[in-house]
Amino acid sequence: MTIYDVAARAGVGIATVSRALRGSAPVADATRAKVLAAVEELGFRPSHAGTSLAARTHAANGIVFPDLSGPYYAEVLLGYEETASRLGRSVLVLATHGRDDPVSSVRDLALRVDGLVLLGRTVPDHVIEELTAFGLPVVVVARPEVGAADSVRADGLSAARALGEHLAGHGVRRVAFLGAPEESPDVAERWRGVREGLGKHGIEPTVTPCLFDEASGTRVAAWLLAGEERPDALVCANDEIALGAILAAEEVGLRVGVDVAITGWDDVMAARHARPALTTVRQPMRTLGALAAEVLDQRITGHRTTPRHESLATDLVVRDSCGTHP
Amino acid sequence: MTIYDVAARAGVGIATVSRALRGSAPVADATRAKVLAAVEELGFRPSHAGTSLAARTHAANGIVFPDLSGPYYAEVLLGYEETASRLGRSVLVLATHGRDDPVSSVRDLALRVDGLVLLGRTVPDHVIEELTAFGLPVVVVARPEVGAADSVRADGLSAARALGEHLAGHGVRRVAFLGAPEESPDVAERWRGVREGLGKHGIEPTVTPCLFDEASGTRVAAWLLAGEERPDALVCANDEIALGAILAAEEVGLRVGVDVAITGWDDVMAARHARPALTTVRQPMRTLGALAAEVLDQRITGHRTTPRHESLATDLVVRDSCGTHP
DNA sequence: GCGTCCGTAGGAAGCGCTTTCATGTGATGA
DNA sequence: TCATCACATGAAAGCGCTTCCTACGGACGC
Repeated sequence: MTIYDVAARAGVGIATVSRALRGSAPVADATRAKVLAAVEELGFRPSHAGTSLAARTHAANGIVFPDLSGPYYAEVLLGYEETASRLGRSVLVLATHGRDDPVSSVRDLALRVDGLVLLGRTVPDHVIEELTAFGLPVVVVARPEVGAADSVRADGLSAARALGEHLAGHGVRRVAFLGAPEESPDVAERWRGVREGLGKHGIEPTVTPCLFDEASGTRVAAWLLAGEERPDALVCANDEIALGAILAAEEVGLRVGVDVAITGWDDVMAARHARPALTTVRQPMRTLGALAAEVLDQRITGHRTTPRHESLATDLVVRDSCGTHP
Repeated sequence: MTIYDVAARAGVGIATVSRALRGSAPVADATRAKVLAAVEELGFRPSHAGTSLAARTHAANGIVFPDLSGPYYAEVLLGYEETASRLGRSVLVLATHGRDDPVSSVRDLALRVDGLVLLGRTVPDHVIEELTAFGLPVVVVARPEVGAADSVRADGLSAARALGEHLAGHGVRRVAFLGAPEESPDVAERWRGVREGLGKHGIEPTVTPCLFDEASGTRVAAWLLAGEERPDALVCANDEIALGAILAAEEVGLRVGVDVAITGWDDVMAARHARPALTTVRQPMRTLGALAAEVLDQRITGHRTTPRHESLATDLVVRDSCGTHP
């Protein structure tokens, strides 16, 4: 079932079929009708490979995740896919996590898409520069601007400041930040904001390195809470750490929200259902994905040639784990 | 940068370059070395469209989700992507949720992949039959067997029976099942198993229709718990409903696990962190995805031509929401 | 020493589409 | 009435690759 069959059936040339189908050049109404009728009868759908080869386009976008675990990424993907497909593009996903050669995988992916979205620290900067230099539109999400690539991120600074101030209002004195600010600019920003917010009230928080999963949260929190100078607030770099910390606090018999305040970041589903419910910061995940797709599309279609850098607001979500509210 | 450039550089014909690169026919060692050197120097990577057109293959798999929300699907996708890429295939995702014409989207997708995985009720049976009749390998996940398609699912029957018996052991008498068994065979299976498990102890549960989200869970549970014949156990078709039900119980001052038992299904992250922690059934999500990729691959490569139907075991995860354990 | 065969390599024909270029048609103006 | 032109259309040339078919040597057997 090729364009030749359709052409034969409609009694026209293949060029006319192509033109009638994609409207790239005027076709007489009667002819177009014949072509469309033939297409309908034969159930013709153009071969993607043929189109892609001749038109030098893929009608597909890629998106690269460090891993896909957790609700964070699923939401981003959902927003991305929805918008991309509305713009007529398929979506190819790639998770670099646990892959032996992420760079090569990304390069391969780059060959079959018209543009690429990269989340976080999936590949080194020089690879991104290589891709953009090659002419491939690239959007980075949750990662600092790099080269000619566009960028989309959630601005955590003001929410982090608000969180710091809010905690100060609860009367906390010894605040520990759990996470690794040096590993990610986003986390560094959170740390900075919290520090500023607390600083206004004369409180100087400390950083305790912690991996971004629940088990690490439990381990590090347990260690902190058993120490000499027990913190009265644990500000965690994400919700997983915070949920793990809540378990640790319960373990040693401390009341979360009373003896120790614990906060997270992301507002995953479990945050709302934890008891006490977790005070955290909500990120517009789905919007992040949708925006990335849009920004990318502008580049692909050539509607824009200068880099665009978007920053979305985040919201402090106050619940009970930071202390009781009247 | 095409195969012609490489051929010229290496001083051979393009056919030889192709053979050297894909090993489809013997090439003298010296020649192969020259070709590989040229490829290396020129940084040549074969055009995907060209390959795909000539070789009549896409080196890509599709996966179709009803939607991507929730940890369930993210995990499936993760397992799928990991295995598919290990098998040398890219992954195209499609979420039918909120789409005006899912069938057409799936048909489009079918044109650019070598095989397709369909999750749940994304498209009607006749579309699947059409696709398989067309010769496209299809695997359905969490959906009853259909036509010539392979299938992969989690077997919930024994876990559901175990759940029913466990609840009976807690001494519950009036059990309500929240969900819509008629809408999904998987849920029907859960209902059947629970009913059988309880039936052994002379308890006859009832079904209360409920959508599969948290808000519906809260609403339906609130209504049930305020009724005349207040149930002392709410068996929910998934964790979201159950988490919503916990909120409803708290709202009316009932102690979950004491005054009323509540159970879920899926073991999402929030289930573990809810208080009381949710008794639920764990599904091997990631394995489900990985298995689907494998089953699909066998068909694509032609290693198997008869349908394969896999069923994975699920585990009852007993926590506190069904009652206190010593 | 000559014919045969195998291993190797190149030419060329597609794969299904888009697009350029050339052509034919009827309508228009002089 | 004839040249001109806009419009519609078809033929054909790619797009970059795979693979069939053919051809060329050199090694082998007789």
